[in-house]
Formats: sequence, structure tokens, C-alpha cells
Amino acid sequence: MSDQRRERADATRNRRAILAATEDLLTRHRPEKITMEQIARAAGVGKGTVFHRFGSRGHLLMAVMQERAFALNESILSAPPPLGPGASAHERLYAFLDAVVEIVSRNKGLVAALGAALPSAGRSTTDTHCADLPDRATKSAEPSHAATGEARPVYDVWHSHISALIAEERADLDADLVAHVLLSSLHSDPILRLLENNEGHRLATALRAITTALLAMPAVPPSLA
Amino acid sequence: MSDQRRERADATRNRRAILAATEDLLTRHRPEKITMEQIARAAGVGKGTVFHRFGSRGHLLMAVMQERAFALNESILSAPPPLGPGASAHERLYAFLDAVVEIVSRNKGLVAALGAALPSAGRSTTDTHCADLPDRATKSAEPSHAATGEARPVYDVWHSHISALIAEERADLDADLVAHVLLSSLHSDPILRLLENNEGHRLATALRAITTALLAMPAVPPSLA
DNA sequence: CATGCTACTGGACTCCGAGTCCAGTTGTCC
DNA sequence: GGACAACTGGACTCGGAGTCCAGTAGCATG
Repeated sequence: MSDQRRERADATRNRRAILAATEDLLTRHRPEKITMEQIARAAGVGKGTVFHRFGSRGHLLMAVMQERAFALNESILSAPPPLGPGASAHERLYAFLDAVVEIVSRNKGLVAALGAALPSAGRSTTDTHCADLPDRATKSAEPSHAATGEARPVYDVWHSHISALIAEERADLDADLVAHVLLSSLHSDPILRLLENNEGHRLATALRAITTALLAMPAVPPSLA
Repeated sequence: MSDQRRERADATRNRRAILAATEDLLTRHRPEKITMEQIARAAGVGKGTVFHRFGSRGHLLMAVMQERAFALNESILSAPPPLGPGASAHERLYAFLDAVVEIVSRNKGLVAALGAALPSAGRSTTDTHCADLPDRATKSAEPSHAATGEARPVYDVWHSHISALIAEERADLDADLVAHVLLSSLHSDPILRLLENNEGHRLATALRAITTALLAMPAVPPSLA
């Protein structure tokens, strides 16, 4: 039985093909110039299939990103101490920031494209999807992907991780906001350009410096609203 | 005389009308839904005119942003001390960051749209403009706007200002990069959403905290590449 | 193995907006 | 007031995202 039938074999094959084709194209072309039609052709399927599986360009890109970030997101929860649980909050922070910079460096294009592809996430104005694509949104089906179906799963995971670690060490800071600031650098155009130039270490260093400074910060700014 | 003829009166009138119409629309609609045609209609001119004056959607948006930031950019150079020259670097930093948060809060939409509208600035792949629009790029013409014609004039001014101030206080930091990180928060989607919710003060506070921490930072990380 | 149910497929099609073109207009300079 | 060029505007092209639906083929069941 099972109220949810298993995904059909050809569907799985095609989904994989699409994801693979997208990744492949991403390595060879500017992401904003890759069209859905190209992806479909490269994957050997029709455009309709791509949209059927992923709903929109943005969602497809997100799926790819999610795949890329999968390993890291696992590591956070269960991995040897520097990254995984067990080390001190700031050691984990360092390790995680380094890992994130690393992952973004190897996906600049994708990250840039993602930034441009998602209209604004939680808008009311004719936010067509998620409403008329109930089946696709609820898909999941494959254990290997753990598709959460969230709005920005990758960002959210990263953000809450950083935020939690910061809060753990410094309850006096607005951890939530600081985490956003740290992560925002990864979407910044000038910085993405820097990464293209293999200067990722500069970013990593700067983020470390900021983190160190914050955690070591002497006084507690009580709240000067 | 003057190798550059004065801008024609009707041209000026129309340019102003277009700018005004854009600002107006921006206050009432999601920026990504505003089309060039709408702007033209609202300004009472033809679409061709809009493109003739501004070259592209991105450039138009940038022109508007430039106008909005004009006052602040002037203040940096010549204004009473907290903002203008005369105060200590970190006082100026605080003042400037506050001002920037303020200005971005009152222009979230525009900033978001700008982020999405500029493909990537300095790309080689068929970067058509700036090449086939020499006359428009060199326009300037009106003293009141001081149109520099740069790629991202506003961002660049802000960045180099912050960068210089940081460098002045802490030669050991990668001021350039840190400045990018600070500014990047202003383009971040989650943070823009926050600003929409009138939580700008949280951002301002967080940026202050980061700045304070950095400037007060004890050790000098010598360079752990 | 046959048979039905239905999810999946694919490519032609619609829709829409950015940017182009150019014939006509109108400021400006002399 | 005449010539010249810059400006104007709207019809047009181009191209990509997303839709549609008739056809196909997995999967379950007897």
C-alpha cells in the first residue's frame, strides 16, 4: 500500500540526468546564460520534464545547491570534532566558516545564479508556486537527497548553525543578525569576483578575524537602541 | 565652443521625468515587477527614450540609486565632523555605517532590484553595453547629478570610504575585504527582509558591534595563509 | 501474460519583457 | 530662418520562462 507510491524508475533516472546535466553545464558556462532548454537538451529530456520535476529555474538551482552542500550539512551534525559536535563553539565556528568558504569557492557561479534566480522567497504577490505544484513540492521520495522542500534549506541550515554557535559563546550579541552578516558576504558580487580570482583565503581570513574579534570582544554593548 | 554640446532642454526634462517616475513607481510596487514600459508610460515618454537616456534597466536603476545617495556621498567629503572629515576614524565609521543603514532602509526595494539587475559588471562575454553606447555612457551633462558613469559608483564610493577608515586604524587588517563584508550585508536578502520589518536598528547595532570588536581587537593575526 | 490506471514525458505554444530601429520632430547654433 | 544633429516614440525583434496536453510506458494486480 503506502499512501505515497514509489517514484517511477524513469522519473528517477531523468531527475538524476537533469541534476547531472545542470552541474555539468555549470562548470562550463556562466550560470545566468544557461537556459532551461539547454539543460533539458543536455539531459536528453524535454523541457516539460524539467519543469515537471523542479517547478522552476530557481528550484532546480536550489536542488543542485542542496546536493552540493549535502556533505557539509551532514558533517555539522555528525563528524569528528572540529566541524562536528564536540569541540568548543569557536573552534567549530572557525572550522565551519572555512568549510563554507571552501564550498562557496567551488560553486561561485551557482551561488551567484541562485541569488538572482529566487525572486524574494516569501512574497504574497502571485507567488504561484508551492500553491499549484503541491505534488512536486511534497516529492522527497528518494532517500539519498533528503529534499526538505524548504524555501532556502541550505542557507537556513548554515545560518542557524552559525547563529547557535555565536549565541552559545556570547549571549549578549544579536547572534541571529551577526550570522546573517557573516553569511551575506558569500553572496556579495565583489567578493564572488574575488573568489573567482582564487583569493578565497583572504575571505576566510577576514571572516576569522571578525569572528575572533567578536568572541573576544571586551565590553557588552548593553543595547543602545 | 565646448567640444560637448549642452544637453537639449527637452532631453533634460524627459530625463528628470523618467527618474521621477521611476522613484515614484518604486515606492508603490515591487521593483522586480516594474517594467521599462511602465516607467516610460508613467513618465509620459516612449520606451525608446528611456533606453536612449539610460541604456538599460540596470543603468536606470543605478542612476536612481546614485541620486538617492548623492547627499550622503557629499557629506563624506565635506560635512560637520562625525560624518565628514575631522573626527577620528572610528567615529566616522560609526556615523557612516549608521547613515548607510538608514539610506538602505529607505530604499530596500531599489537596492534589491539593483542587485538583481546588474548581470555581473565586469564580464567579458558579450558585455554589449559601454561598448556600443559610448555617447550615453559619457553623458554627465547636468551639473546637478555629477554622473560619474562608473560601473557601480555608489558601492565603490562607500567601499573605499569604509576601507580607508579601517585601514587608518588597523593596518594589520585586510581592510578592503572587511569593508566588502560589512557592505555585503546590505544586499543580503534575509537582511533586506528584516529592514522591511523596521528592524534597521538591529542591523546598525550589529555592524557597530562588529566594527568595535575589530578595531579593539587585541592581537594582530600575522598572516596564517 | 494481459490489462488498466496514472504518473511521467516532450516539444510545440503562449506570454511577456528587454532592448532595437528608424522615420519623424524639434531644439540650437550661426 | 535654415541646417544640422540630437532627441523622440512606438512598432518590432528576440529570446527565455513557464504551460499544455496528447502520447507513452512504468507498475500493480488478476
